[in-house]
Amino acid sequence: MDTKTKLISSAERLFDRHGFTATGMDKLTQAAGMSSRTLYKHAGSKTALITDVLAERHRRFQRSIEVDSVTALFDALEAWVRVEGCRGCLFLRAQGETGGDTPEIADAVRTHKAVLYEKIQEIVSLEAGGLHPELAEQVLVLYEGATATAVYRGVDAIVSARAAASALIQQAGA
Amino acid sequence: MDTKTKLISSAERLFDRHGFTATGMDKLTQAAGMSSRTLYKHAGSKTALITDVLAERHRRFQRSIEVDSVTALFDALEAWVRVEGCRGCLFLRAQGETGGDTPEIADAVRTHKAVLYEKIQEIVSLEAGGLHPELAEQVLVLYEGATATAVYRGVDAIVSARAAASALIQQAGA
DNA sequence: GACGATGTAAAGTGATCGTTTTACACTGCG
DNA sequence: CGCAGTGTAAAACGATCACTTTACATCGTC
Repeated sequence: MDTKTKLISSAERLFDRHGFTATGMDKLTQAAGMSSRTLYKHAGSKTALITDVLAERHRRFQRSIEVDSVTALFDALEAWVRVEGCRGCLFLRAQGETGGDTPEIADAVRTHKAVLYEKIQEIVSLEAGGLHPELAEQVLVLYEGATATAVYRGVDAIVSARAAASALIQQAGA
Repeated sequence: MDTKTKLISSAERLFDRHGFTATGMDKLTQAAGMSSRTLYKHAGSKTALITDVLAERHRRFQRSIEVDSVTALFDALEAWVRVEGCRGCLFLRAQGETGGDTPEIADAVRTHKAVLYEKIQEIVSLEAGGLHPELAEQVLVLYEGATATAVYRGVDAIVSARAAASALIQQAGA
């Protein structure tokens, strides 16, 4: 694994487990197994490192939601949580920690959420036939809710969300 | 307004807008309009101040959800967001920033979420007649989802969540 | 065999962190 | 009058923050 990949993946782990602000550069260098000089050569700054981490996570997330049904969407979320754990949406957490004051981070969050919402719109229109703006937003809310609730209720929250989404889709189809 | 009340309410504002870790004691003393000595006499420590803020917020939240229908629950959320803004659940944000490593904070979050869940169970059993564990969890997920989604989609997310919750309740009743 | 690129270890930058301390002023009560 | 209680301003605490610098080792390549 090359230097930058190792840096980003170990940084993602630390940010996710302990928060962005609370994670210092010394912990990051130590976890990445490199000197701080090398870290700064690759990352530039802490903000840039956070941005890189979010961009990489977004790519991985986008790959994980390449599905074509609402049920599969929540299956994918369940699989994600089983592998990566559930500490809430890392993008919203980054937004919350910075208060939206860091433009690069705010942009990363905006992009990520836009992609998520468009994907859900696509799936919903596929399943319910045509555009259903309110139904799509309901599924989005269930998706965000499953992610948030799983923090303290575990995978059960995702199971409930999937059932609710299915029921709403079915109801709209009838 | 007495000293401690002013301290807690100004601290809540800063924590909510800029995050817990990113908000330093100097900003807190300045916002509270008091010396750091007075602040420490009343708060004890930053962690204790965070705990106090969460406890006070929980009391205010609990008062705001004294309702007896699912629709009214989401109406209350909408009213809350219109007054206080939508930057996500402050308890989950505190949990995320500390990684669950601060027991006092983790306890405050646990308590808050337990109260929320029990309230929803009570409302759902009132509306759907008897215990509906999965339906209650679905409403909880919609509630958390509305809170989270409102961060980037505003009040619309809450409107959608309320409609979805109503539909699920009605469907269960039939 | 010189060279640029890429890495290390470790000290040092000034700023800011949470917290404590020193020294002093005002107030209400016995 | 005296004194405890409550407040202020401001300096100082060591630790840690993000970040830079100095000095040196190890490469593959022309």
